[in-house]
Amino acid sequence: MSASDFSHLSKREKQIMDILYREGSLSAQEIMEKLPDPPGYATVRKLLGILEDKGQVIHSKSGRQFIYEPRNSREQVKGKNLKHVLSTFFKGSISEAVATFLDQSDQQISEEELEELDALIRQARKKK
Amino acid sequence: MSASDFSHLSKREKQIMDILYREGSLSAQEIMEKLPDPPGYATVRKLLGILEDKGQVIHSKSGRQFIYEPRNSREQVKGKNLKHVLSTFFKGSISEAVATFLDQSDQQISEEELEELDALIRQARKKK
DNA sequence: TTTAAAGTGTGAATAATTTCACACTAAGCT
DNA sequence: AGCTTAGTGTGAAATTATTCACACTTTAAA
Repeated sequence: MSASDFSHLSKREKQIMDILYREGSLSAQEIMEKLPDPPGYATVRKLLGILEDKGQVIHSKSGRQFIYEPRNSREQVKGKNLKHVLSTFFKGSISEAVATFLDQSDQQISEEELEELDALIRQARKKK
Repeated sequence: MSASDFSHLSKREKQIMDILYREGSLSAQEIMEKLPDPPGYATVRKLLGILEDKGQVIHSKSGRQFIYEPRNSREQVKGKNLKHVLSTFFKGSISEAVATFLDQSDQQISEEELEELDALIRQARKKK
């Protein structure tokens, strides 16, 4: 069971890890505020202690408070998480996911994003 | 709390929903076999009953056994799940996700997929 | 129409998670 | 140094999730 496999984390633990991956590094106070149905402060800290024991998060000190962040960086785990969603909801196909994204974007996608996608495709073709 | 918000499901419940979304419809027996650290058959059925009570799954009869499937189709929930991963690990950017996919694909991406992506981009540009 | 086989449904025990009160500690102020 | 404030760490209670034994039901075959 690798450290970047989250399927064994509890509901709350998973919620906290998602917040940390989204935001980077946060204090217990900030994490608490972002949690759905926020529990008390002591609860959040207990959970962070558990996650630290499990090797999922680390902390550093900033003044008198602890700042938490994921032990495995977003860079290290993003691929695995993307693959999980692709295989669960898109038969593993990235183009189906892009189609859904374009379809459901409320506002238009930016020209920069399109440019970037275009460049990625050209590059992938060159590699073949 | 909408029916397609999974953040309130327990670990096992989430594992089962992922299997159902990946596979479509399955018997309790088949679900059990695909579960990590498979519990007993009675346990899987209990969980399916709970998920049914929560409105997450429905069943139909096939001979003497029940076939389960998600109440909200994959089509209905795939967008939300994609967005969740994009926002958690890719700053919401689809092109960053595509870049990661291309980067981490062990084998080369197929020409069909590239073709498809290309077509999607052209179409999105036309719409602008 | 009896019996066997293959299911389903549920109560209750166990295990895990979640919660927080409260004791403790370190930093900053006077 | 003493006091106050803002944090941290942990034990134990409460809640929730997980497990399965077992009673029940339906189907199909003899």
